[in-house]
Amino acid sequence: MENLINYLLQFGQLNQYQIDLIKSKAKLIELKKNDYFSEAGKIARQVAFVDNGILRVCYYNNKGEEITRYFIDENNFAVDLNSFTYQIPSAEYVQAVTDCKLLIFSADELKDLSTTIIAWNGIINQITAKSLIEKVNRISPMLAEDAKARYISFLDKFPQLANRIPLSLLASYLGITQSSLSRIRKNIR
Amino acid sequence: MENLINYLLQFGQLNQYQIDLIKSKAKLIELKKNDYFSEAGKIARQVAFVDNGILRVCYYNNKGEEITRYFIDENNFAVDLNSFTYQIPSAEYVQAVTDCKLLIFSADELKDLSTTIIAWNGIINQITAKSLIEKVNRISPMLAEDAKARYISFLDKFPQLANRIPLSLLASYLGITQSSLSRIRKNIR
DNA sequence: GACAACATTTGCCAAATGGCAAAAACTGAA
DNA sequence: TTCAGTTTTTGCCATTTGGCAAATGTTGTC
Repeated sequence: MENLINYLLQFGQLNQYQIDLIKSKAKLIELKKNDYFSEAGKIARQVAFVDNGILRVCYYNNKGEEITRYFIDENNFAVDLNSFTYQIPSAEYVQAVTDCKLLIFSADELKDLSTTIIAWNGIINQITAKSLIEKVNRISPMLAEDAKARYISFLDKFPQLANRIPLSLLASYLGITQSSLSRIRKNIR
Repeated sequence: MENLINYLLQFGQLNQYQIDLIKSKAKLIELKKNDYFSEAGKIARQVAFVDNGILRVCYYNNKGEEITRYFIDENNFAVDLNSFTYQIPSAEYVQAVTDCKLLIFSADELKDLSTTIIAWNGIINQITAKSLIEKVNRISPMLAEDAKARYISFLDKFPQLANRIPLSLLASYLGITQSSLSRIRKNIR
């Protein structure tokens, strides 16, 4: 739980009562590698804080290829925001890349927190904004780079992730085939 | 002003007093094509609602190439969120692609609105979330597509934009050279 | 250790894209 | 209309990447 509370405290102040309230709502679940946290076609009913492990968000494009949108590692929130916000069926999967420990909250519990804790909406605002900034800053420059540069940028930004993620998933995140990534790797050594 | 109010009303209820308050804070400015709304190196002090025209967000990568991150057209908010949120120097430019009419708000004015209008933070939350969803959904699939498919997707999603944007900017948005985009165009006809 | 299941690397060739420079088309002002 | 400045198209060739299939390497289980 400490990771979660420390994470939240980055974005606003919380007193002990509020911290205890948050802790009382969080529920710890464990996922095995390849388990799904949420699935396409279903409505996302929960938000997860990644206490340990790596998740990925992925979907199938119109050619039937599986595309990894992004990875979510320790000390970040994971949610299919589109499905969760509008309570519509999800278009993507959230899957465990490694075994994971997650702290989960339902929509109702979050609603309780937002009405009880005055700073809550502001905190969530900041987390959403930070996520928006990070994702756009990370994904958008990739378009202008060739595959090799994308891979190097990834290594640079997430040195600890590359070893924990299978090549195939990393390739689909980078937008190239597994073979190409393998060649790029060789080329760099 | 009506565009702005209608836009906000999508995300939450506002009474007449609140609407008048919002109107009283908004300031209309006009930009000529190629003018900057905000510039790299400076701190973004304002948020703009695009009443008319097209803006783009762009930056220079480490090779000195100018990259268009995305376009912002009528009835959307434009802001360098990273700079505005944290009051740090911006890493990107927000520039008028066509002549524009913008309604602008300062950070102080927004703060006033958030303390006076109870639903404000919730509305902003939803707008930020929507923006996050849209940008990630739009940019991330582009990586897995080849340039031709990216161009077709763009035409499909923004049929009205393609004609109003110079080829060079569209190419840098799509992550390809101007020559390649020109060839793709010919190829499609 | 042996085996099956899975992950990664490689070879081959075709297709896509970039880099550069010149030509052609378009635009706006005098 | 003309001309200069800008934007778009084209040609040529090198490089990157994809598609496919086979080979090699790795991991966990019995």
